[in-house]
This record gives sequence, structure tokens and C-alpha cells, in this order.
Amino acid sequence: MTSLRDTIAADLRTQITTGHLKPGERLPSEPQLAAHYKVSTPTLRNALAFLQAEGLIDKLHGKGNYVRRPLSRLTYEGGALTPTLHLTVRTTQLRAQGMLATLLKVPSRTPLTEFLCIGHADESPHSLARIYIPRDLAAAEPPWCRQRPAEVQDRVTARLPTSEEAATLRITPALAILAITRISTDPTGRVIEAAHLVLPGDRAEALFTTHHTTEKGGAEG
Amino acid sequence: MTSLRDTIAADLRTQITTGHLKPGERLPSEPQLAAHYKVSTPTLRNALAFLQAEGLIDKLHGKGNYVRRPLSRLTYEGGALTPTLHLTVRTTQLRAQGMLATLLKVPSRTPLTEFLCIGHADESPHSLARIYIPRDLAAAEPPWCRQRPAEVQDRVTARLPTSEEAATLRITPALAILAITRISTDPTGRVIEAAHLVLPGDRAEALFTTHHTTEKGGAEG
DNA sequence: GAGTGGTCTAGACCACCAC
DNA sequence: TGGTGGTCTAGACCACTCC
Repeated sequence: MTSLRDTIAADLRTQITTGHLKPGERLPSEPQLAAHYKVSTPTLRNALAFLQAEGLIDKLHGKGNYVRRPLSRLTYEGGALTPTLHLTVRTTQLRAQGMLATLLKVPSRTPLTEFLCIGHADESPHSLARIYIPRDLAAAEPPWCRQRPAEVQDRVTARLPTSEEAATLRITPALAILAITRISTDPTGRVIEAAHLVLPGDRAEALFTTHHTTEKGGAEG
Repeated sequence: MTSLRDTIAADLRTQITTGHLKPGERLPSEPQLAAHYKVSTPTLRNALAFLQAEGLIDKLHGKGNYVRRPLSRLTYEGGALTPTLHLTVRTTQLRAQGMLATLLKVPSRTPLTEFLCIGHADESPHSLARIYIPRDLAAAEPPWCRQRPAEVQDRVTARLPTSEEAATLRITPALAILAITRISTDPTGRVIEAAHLVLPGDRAEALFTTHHTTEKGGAEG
């Protein structure tokens, strides 16, 4: 009924979560584990790939498989990233077109500035952001927009990373990510910023707080 | 440099997104595709598994691989699911303990009611919700809480589904999901509802709108 | 060079679906 | 019954890490 892969993954998962295998500890080599579970190496590797996608182990080429240490969790708060060490990799001048023009509600060929940012913690990247701002509002320093937003809309989805995103964030292509498209508008309704954020699912979460006034009720389902 | 799997996946992805392969269309059988790309069937299946995780194809056991039709996207709006056909599978009386007691900020063994809900659209499940409400506030009909929330806090993460979640939602274990933990409080600060929501990443998104008053600024990074 | 994980092969065997 | 996908095997060969 349940596959060998799932059985093995479940067993190792239990050993990790119960502390039988401790954080930082190296697992036996794959041939050894395969022999122990009496399966072929591809089957065993399949199970390990699952644990990697869950963020329970790190696979290090040429070194071994290690139980992952608990990660400090990055919290994105609706409308703003938590203060952290950021690295602006690239600033690009471009012109709006297609999807970008639609998001920013500007005509095609409107001058924009793109900020490509990578967030870091513990020497490893933990967030990727592409921020687009109409050029007349763009600033040289963070926050890169000269104007304060009156309303911020965050559209959050879960998906697997593209190979480029996986390479940039140094994560496995099987690790789920939070993809957030953020649109900020000023009091007049003008879009002053559009941003694509990518946060690894194993070390990031997004937090949104909604206040309901008495006039309008809340939970419908 | 790039693996055969990625090359094949990229090729098929292109054929799908460009319309060369149309929605609903059946792909050639796996042995045929393997022969076409001159790879073994496991390698080809590996590529197809990737496309499945991206939501581009459906793998139907005994029938074939099909280009997926565009899915109607479920939008969860901060604090409330969009009105849709819901099915309450189970109502359970239980007592708070551990994590649940912490979330609800109640003492252990406080009586609670759990509502297990599955959302449907087009005959297929598209959302899974576990809602916990202090028993004195629980109602028999949706919305199951007798009281209106003053504040709703949504904690959003991306991860892979557990095997139970995958089975319930009829999705592949490799498809990323949005996991939302929602805490609703009344004006006095009492927690009136805690909910765990699971939304498939290929057909759901969460939308949050934040309004900033003039006193407090917004984007910090 | 020894040991590790990364990729791929060729094929067996089972389960599901349609006829 | 025949074709399809699902799982697993046994092993080859390459790339990376460390000594």
C-alpha cells in the first residue's frame, strides 16, 4: 500500500523529530542506509529527496547527508520585510511593458527602475526580491521609493522555484517557496511600487494582520 | 551542466506554454517520449514529475499524461474564504492541549469544537480547513463562531503537503501548498477561533490588503 | 586516491483503465 | 486483454570533498 520510499522517509523523519538523529549529525552513507533498509540506492535516495524537500536534511555533494539545524525563521510582515541585512545586487533602468505595465498601471515604455535584492542571514541567502518603481519616484537608498504607500496589496502563492531562483537562493528545486506579488499605491491611487518576492518555505513565513471595524464582519468560512 | 531531466522538462514546458501541446491533449506514452528524447523511462518520468509539480500536466494512472486545463483560481482574502461550495466533513468535540491551547490562549482541557471542512469546485477538492473554536462560542452553521472577530492574524507558509493532506485534496505530494494559520480575536483580545488552512499552490492564492494611516509609514525593504 | 553524493540506464514486475 | 503509468532493482559512470 504505502511505498518503500514513504516508509523509509517516515522512519528517518521519526528518528530526526524524536532526536534519535541530532541536528548537525551526519547520516550513514547512502549505500549503508540502502543496505540497512534492504532497498536499492535509487529508492533510498528518493526517500532522502523527500526529507530534503521538507527541510529536514541537507544533502552535501561529496560530504554526506546531514540533519539540518533548526533555522531562524524570517518573518515577512504585510507590507514590509523585517529589518535584516540586505544586499542590492543590481539596479537596472528599464521601461514598462506587458505584465509589468499592467501591475504598475502605467503605459508601455514608462521609465522604471528595477532593484534586485537578496536578503542574507548566517551567510546564506534567504530572500529574493525584484522591486519595480516608476523612475521619477525611485531613490538610491532603501526604501527605494520616495513616497509612502497608503495601501499595500500582497498576493501570496506557493510554488516550486524556477531553476534560477533555486540557484540564487541555494535551495533544492523541490523546496516550496512563498511567492508574493506586492502592489503599493499612494493616497491618490497611483501605483508607486510593484515587487516580486520569493521566500524559501523552510525558513520564511508571511504574517498579515487584519483589523475589522464594527461596520463590517469577518470570517465567512 | 544541465541535466537531461531539466532539458526535457524545459522542452515540454515550452511546448505547453506556447500552445504546441494544447490543454486536455494527451501526451505520447512514456516509452514513446523516452524513445523520442533518447533517454530511459525513469529519466523521462523524472521530467514529467517536475511538470506535474508545476501543475502543467496531470498524470492519470492507466490512461496517460495530459496537459492540464487552466484552473479556476481560488482566492483567499485575508480573514475569510471567498464564498464557495463548502462541505463540512466532520464536527468533533475535543479539549485543548499543547499547540492548540497555545494558539487559542486557553488552559489545557478547555472544551473546543473542531470543524473539518473541505472546499469543492468542479467536483474536485480545492481547500482543506480545520477550525477550532471554544465550545461556548461554537455554532452549528457557518460561520461557526457566534462572535465577530475584531482582529484576524494570518500566518502564511509554503510547504509540501503531508501524505494525508495530499490524499484529501487529491494532489501529488510534490505540489506546493499554502498553509495558513489564522487566529481571530474579539475586541477584548480573547481568541475566538484558530484555523489551519491548506490550499493547493496550483489553484489558490491568498490576497491581503493593508491600509497605512499617515501616522505610520510602510515599506522598509 | 578513497569515499561520498548526482545522474542515468535497461529492464522487471505490479496496478489501473478501457475494451 | 493490451496499453498505460507506478514502483523498484542492480549497477555504471561522473563530480565533489577531503586527505
